[in-house]
Amino acid sequence: MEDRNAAPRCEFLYVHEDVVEQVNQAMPQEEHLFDLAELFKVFGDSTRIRILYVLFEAEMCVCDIAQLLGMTQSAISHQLQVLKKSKLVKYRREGKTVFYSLADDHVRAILDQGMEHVTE
Amino acid sequence: MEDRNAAPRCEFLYVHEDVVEQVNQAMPQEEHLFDLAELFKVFGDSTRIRILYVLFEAEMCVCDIAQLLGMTQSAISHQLQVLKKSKLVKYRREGKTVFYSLADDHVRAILDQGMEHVTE
DNA sequence: CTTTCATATGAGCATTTGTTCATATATAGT
DNA sequence: ACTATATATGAACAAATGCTCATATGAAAG
Repeated sequence: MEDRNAAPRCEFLYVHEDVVEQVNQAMPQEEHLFDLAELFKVFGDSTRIRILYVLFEAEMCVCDIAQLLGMTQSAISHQLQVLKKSKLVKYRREGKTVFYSLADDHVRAILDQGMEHVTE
Repeated sequence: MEDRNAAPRCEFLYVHEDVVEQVNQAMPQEEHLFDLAELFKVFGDSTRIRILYVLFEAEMCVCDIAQLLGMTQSAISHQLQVLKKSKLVKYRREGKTVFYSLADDHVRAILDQGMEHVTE
């Protein structure tokens, strides 16, 4: 048995050299692929999705979001921190209250694109 | 202390009745929100993202994908089942080999939209 | 029918994740 | 300074996730 890479080795590659080349060329930077996965990971939770849909309608404080979604203030706050870290929402303080809103239109575009796939 | 819902209660709602109404109207069905989160969950892993980017270039068998990505056949196969379950890829058997390819163009549209956000 | 090769799959395990609970911080009012 | 209210945050715990390893399935060739 000869030495081998981490990858298994089938009898032969079905893809030709030029396809391998093509894939390697088209492949985005490893870092971008990682970031992209991280981004989608944030969208991959229904609590966060629901928060974003609420914020589509209006800027809102933590407590109001919690009431609208029937969840605890703590749970919502934790998730808002996740959304904040990913730059999907921004906030504005007014006295004791903190108002959250969508960071930009990309958020909506991404969700719409996904929703199209889901509802078709 | 009076009885209360699952949700906490702040002194008063900042949002007005009509905003609550507006949010409830605009809110997609609970089921769709759940499905949407499930969909993004699938995109939320860099191995699956990389598989999809490889399949953008050409239909490919499990073993070739594994070699291209430097991962085991088992790991790739498991993830392909996840992608298959979500209808993001389809497959075609040819003898012992199984070729996978993208199920439709939505996949690309969703990834592109996300990539735009990441690379800007 | 047995062997071989490509793929699929179940169990096990370490890691990550989302929520709860308790508590800390920040701001305003008294 | 003390209290009350809105929000943030750390620890803990259960549930979900992604990989590995061993093994099963499926198809072609001998």
